[in-house]
Amino acid sequence: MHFIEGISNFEGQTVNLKGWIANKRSGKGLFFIVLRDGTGFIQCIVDQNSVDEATFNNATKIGLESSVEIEGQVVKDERQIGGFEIQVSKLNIYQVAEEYPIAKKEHGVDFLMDKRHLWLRSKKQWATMRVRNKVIYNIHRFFQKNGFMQMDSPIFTGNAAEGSTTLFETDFYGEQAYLAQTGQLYGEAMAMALGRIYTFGPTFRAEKSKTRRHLSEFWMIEPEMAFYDAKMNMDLIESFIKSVVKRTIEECKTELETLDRDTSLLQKLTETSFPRMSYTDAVAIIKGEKDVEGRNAIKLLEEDLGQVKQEITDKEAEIEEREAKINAGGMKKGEVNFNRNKIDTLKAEIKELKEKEENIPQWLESARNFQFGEDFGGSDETVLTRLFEVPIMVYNWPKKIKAFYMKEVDDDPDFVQGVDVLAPEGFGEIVGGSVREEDKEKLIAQIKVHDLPMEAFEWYLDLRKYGSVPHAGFGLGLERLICWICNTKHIRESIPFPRMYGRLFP
RNA sequence: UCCUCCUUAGCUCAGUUGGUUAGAGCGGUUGACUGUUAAUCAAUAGGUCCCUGGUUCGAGCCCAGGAGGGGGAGCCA
Repeated sequence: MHFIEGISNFEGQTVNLKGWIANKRSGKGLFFIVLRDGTGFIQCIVDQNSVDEATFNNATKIGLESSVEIEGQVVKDERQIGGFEIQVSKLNIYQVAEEYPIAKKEHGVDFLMDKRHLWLRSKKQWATMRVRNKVIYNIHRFFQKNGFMQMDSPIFTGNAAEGSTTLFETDFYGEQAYLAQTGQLYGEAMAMALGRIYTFGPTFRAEKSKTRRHLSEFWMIEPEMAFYDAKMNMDLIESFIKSVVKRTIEECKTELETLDRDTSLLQKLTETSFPRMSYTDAVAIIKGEKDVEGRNAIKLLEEDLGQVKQEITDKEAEIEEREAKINAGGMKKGEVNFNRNKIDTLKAEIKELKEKEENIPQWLESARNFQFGEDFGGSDETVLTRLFEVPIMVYNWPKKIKAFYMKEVDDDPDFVQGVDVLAPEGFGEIVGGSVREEDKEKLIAQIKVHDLPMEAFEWYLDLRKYGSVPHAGFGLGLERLICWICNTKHIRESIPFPRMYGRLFP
């Protein structure tokens, strides 16, 4: 048995492949079959003249996603994507699949989500899952190579760590328990035992968010480091993201090509320092009061709006032009179809642009009226990151909008040493981190201010009682990182079986 | 919880001012074609127009309520 990945090593030899029919076209006495085996895709030629009758009959019978065993010779062919194809000598059927529901055409989201178990076989989903695998591997690799210990935090938790509104409740032998929304507090305990650790596990949020960047169940990586300060924390985040992105784009060239991902900006960030700015400066930039290298966030967005409007006009004109051509007649059927498909694509693009056209004025409005001291909304992130091509780090946040465990800025107790990393290209927040408060009394005061149940934090306060040290850490959302690397618009495509508000099956 | 959009063939969508028998492409089936890249060409089958009620001589289209879904706000990774 051979695999499509690495088939180039077998040029001229006979190989045995097992897989599924991803596509099939026919000519007279000839079938073109695209076989997929999980490792890749390859075209296989069944020529009536060079196979036995049983094989040719089998080739006639099989439809999309039928499972087969193919024996044939590996032949170099520049026309093919992988550069090789298989001249089939034998084809055996495992099972003939009848009327596979996912056609070689575009489908709606709802339909595809209902068929998620099958959708995973499609090329782009396949590519995304392969990138996901590499991202996970490279995350472990980075930490393991740098002396971190992987530790698992519990999924059942007895008390709400940061307020209970966003937690899933469950029954734990008659006691009320919650599914963890973060493993951080446990991570801190483990850092005091092992120095530098990272958790890598599922996290649960019961927010009723129906947006393209939220899941109810997602995977989070949370490193925690004893004796780290704010700068060390930011340095680590930066080298971590650079390492994972660099290795992943190197190791997933085919997959990212399949996803039509332009990797030039990802390439660029691996050799550029991430801009770092305080919350105060970031607010000035969002409000248009401060320029970055001569560019103004508000003005830039206004220009974008003009451009969007122009694009809509252009695309509408193109649709009319194509429709006129079709209506004029005398066009071959293939050409008509081509034009109709183009029109469909254009319509979808216009829909998206119109959404943008509607949103930008709202974003501008909200950016201009931004109240200092508030948290960034999704649109504020977009306005800010529009000025940059690489991730940016925003540090020193207002104390009242951040979690109770964050440590104050030394000379300004209204601010805390938190840091958020915002990805470019509109992907928004992918990392949130901070230096943790190590002083027991200050921590107790903060628990009171946030109105949290003190008894739930007895064990946590012990960490500040027995050998408390400065320490810091951060949390990274795996799916958001994958979306950014793959340029995936909806987070539900970055995880095999997404769990989100309104979606529990399949 | 709020705002907004959508629901017509297996799938993606048209459907004019409310008017006779509901439209296309893809997919399926049958046939044609020796190199296709979502192949192409011909023929063919395929409908509870989301549900309930209302207005009307007449509703896919108008009105009310409901269900399901998309996008967004809040919240966040």
